[in-house]
Amino acid sequence: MGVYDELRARGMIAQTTHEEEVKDLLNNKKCTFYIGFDPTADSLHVGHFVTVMTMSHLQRAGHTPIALFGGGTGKIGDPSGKTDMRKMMTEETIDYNVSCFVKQMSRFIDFSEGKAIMANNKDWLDNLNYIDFLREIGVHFSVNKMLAAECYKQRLERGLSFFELNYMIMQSYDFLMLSRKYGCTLQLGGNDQWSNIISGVELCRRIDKKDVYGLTLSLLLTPDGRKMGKTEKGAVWLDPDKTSPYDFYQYWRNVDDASVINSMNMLTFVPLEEIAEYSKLEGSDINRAKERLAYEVTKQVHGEEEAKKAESAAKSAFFGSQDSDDIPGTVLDSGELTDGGINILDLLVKTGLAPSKSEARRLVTQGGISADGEKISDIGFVFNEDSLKKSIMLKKGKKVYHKVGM
RNA sequence: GGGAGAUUUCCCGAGUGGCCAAAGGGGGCAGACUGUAAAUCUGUUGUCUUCGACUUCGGUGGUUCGAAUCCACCAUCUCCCA
Repeated sequence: MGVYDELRARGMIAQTTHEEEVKDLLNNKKCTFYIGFDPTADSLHVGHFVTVMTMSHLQRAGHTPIALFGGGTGKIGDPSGKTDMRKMMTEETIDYNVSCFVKQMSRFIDFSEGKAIMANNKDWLDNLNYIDFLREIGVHFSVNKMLAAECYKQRLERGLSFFELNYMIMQSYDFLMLSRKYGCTLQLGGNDQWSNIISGVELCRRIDKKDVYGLTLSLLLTPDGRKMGKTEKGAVWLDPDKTSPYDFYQYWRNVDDASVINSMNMLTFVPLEEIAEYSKLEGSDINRAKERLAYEVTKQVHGEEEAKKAESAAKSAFFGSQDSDDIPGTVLDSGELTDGGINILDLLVKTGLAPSKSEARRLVTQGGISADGEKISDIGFVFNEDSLKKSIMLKKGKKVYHKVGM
């Protein structure tokens, strides 16, 4: 099966500019393609992961990926699908974020021996001459057309600045530059990038008369249409310091039934035939698919060892001895005790299970806290030093475990 | 440049001098039911030394015994005219 067909079978392809040509290119030829990443934070998150997986699929099929980091475009911020303008970031922040992306990307894509390329669009965007740029590139853009783009709809109601309107032109120019520098013939991106991508394809075709193509990837959505990978606490990050492998594993272990197969298709290399088997599962058996999904995605992101640890930690927390070392925990020192012990409310705050003492009080009062399997309903409960030394397994609600020791 | 209006707790949105830590909804958290799922029902949702106190309604001052509510100035946004 060609790689295009595989991506299509996994439901990853949303739209293509030239279906037949792209199919032929990816299935039967070798090409250089690019995906852009704007450095909006100091780590990639789950939302980026579908595109990263696609790069990996294509690289395995012999194509050459270019990871383009938006050191230049990040200074503007993509208004597509947004309701408000992004906060402007300083140049230092952007450069720092780019360096974080670069580090993470190397885990997923093989950049050795020219098998993949990294680029930063600040290299050509930072020193543009305004007049020259307008004369060479600007003439090819129709404001009427841009304003009609679906991705600006919300912004036209609330206000779109000229500043941000230029984002699309910058991204189109990126494609032109990459096609000239590296012979890049295909741009990939999330489906929210469709407008920006077709505009880049058009620009290359107009100016250089080159046949280039665009392809967008399905966004990973929850059954009710929200982006996956967002929690109350924010995004699910790929950086282990921002989202621990255990929490990362738990996120996937807890996805809706309706999202399991889709996620497995888009985020893992589990073969299609196996996924087809999992899709036949019903009722509580679906948990087996979730375990596999969680394990595989964690393995992709954090490596096999971390995935195994997360898996066994989860199993022991939920079904067994509760003595795993890999459950998130806090180690206290004696200075944090008062009179040789610590109150349950203080402990909850200290471990981060509760953001404030009021919240901790509420949790205990409502019966949401237990320690070593015993429910604690007394807000005056004190853990003494001896029990802390043996380590205590706190449980908040049904599935948040936290180990405390000294 | 001129005129009209807006800014409320995580979000939407009520509140127009004391009964306001502030209605209602969404979201979150917890309890019940379950499969570490969904749906449903219940409770809860500013902080703290919790039968009480303290901080919050864009910002800064002012009027008042008392302000989210009135006044002045500033900031930001929306709309109408230029």
